[in-house]
Amino acid sequence: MDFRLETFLPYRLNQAAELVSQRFAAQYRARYRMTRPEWRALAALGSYGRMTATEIGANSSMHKTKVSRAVRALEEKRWLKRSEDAADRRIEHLDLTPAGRRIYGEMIALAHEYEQELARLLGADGLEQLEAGLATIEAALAVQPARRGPSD
Amino acid sequence: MDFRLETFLPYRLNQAAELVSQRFAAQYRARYRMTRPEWRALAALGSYGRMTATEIGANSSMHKTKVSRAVRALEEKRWLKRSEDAADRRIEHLDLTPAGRRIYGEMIALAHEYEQELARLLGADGLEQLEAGLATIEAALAVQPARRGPSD
DNA sequence: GTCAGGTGGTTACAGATGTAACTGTCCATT
DNA sequence: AATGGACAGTTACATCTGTAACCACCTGAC
Repeated sequence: MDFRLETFLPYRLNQAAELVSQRFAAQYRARYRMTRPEWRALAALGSYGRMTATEIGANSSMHKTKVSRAVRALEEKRWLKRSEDAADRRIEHLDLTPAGRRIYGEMIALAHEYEQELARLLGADGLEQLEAGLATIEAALAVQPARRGPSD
Repeated sequence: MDFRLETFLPYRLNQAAELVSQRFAAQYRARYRMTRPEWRALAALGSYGRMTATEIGANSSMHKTKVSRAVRALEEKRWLKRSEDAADRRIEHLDLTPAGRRIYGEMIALAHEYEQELARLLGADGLEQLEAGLATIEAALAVQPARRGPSD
């Protein structure tokens, strides 16, 4: 019976992620009334330019319904606009409006500041080691292609 | 404009936490129809014995409504029972039933296996470095005591 | 051409969550 | 004894989320 939740890696990772995210989220929630899915979609569009909803989902690991709702919210804020694809009418291309790009610029400035604060906290080595750990996890546990066996 | 969500620490931490948690959560969801708050409450009670709902919340960083609901769910599963405090009738003491302890035992076996799997994945050094990073984050960002100034 | 199956995206629904308000209880002050 | 916080725990409500079903459209096999 030597188990302690406080030392269980999944729990600790969640705690750390919560702590780190919440503090940043507090900024965009308060300043721009943005949710996390909206921030992620904005960030994706801001850094890559025109994308489709599916691409945003792939880039920021969001479920397609989350993307759909985030896109609508950003559209209502007039921070992005949709345009139809000439060749395939299922597809919508999404672009930030000038207002959206302005917010994006402000947000990445905040993001950089925050990253620097975290870097100071962790130290250069600490940050590097933490990121190495995260990379290992990502590589090892990332969504594996579906197993196909004789039975399906 | 050199910002990429994929390299933003809060995002990466969330991703890693999701990956690591989901895989473990899949087990208790499938085997025992347990939610994460229920698993956390079970784990707290299993490792510390009799606790109150407030103590569970403090130990496992859960909002009191989450604890309240998890406790009810575990009670309905007959894995815990409540008993009133003789001296203070606001308080409920919570104990696992024998059935609850059995499930707890099975769960910590799974937890240990999973920890070992993660340890193999990360290597002894990697694990240590990752945990050091998490500890720094916890220490630096943990809920600070409320600031008290002249104005409040 | 047509039709089956797949894809991009939305939505109805059910479950999970946090905020705020609530109940019941305790305790310190009077 | 009475009363005004403070605290343990629950609940109503609004919001967010994922699942599954759905629509519109595309494509390849025939």
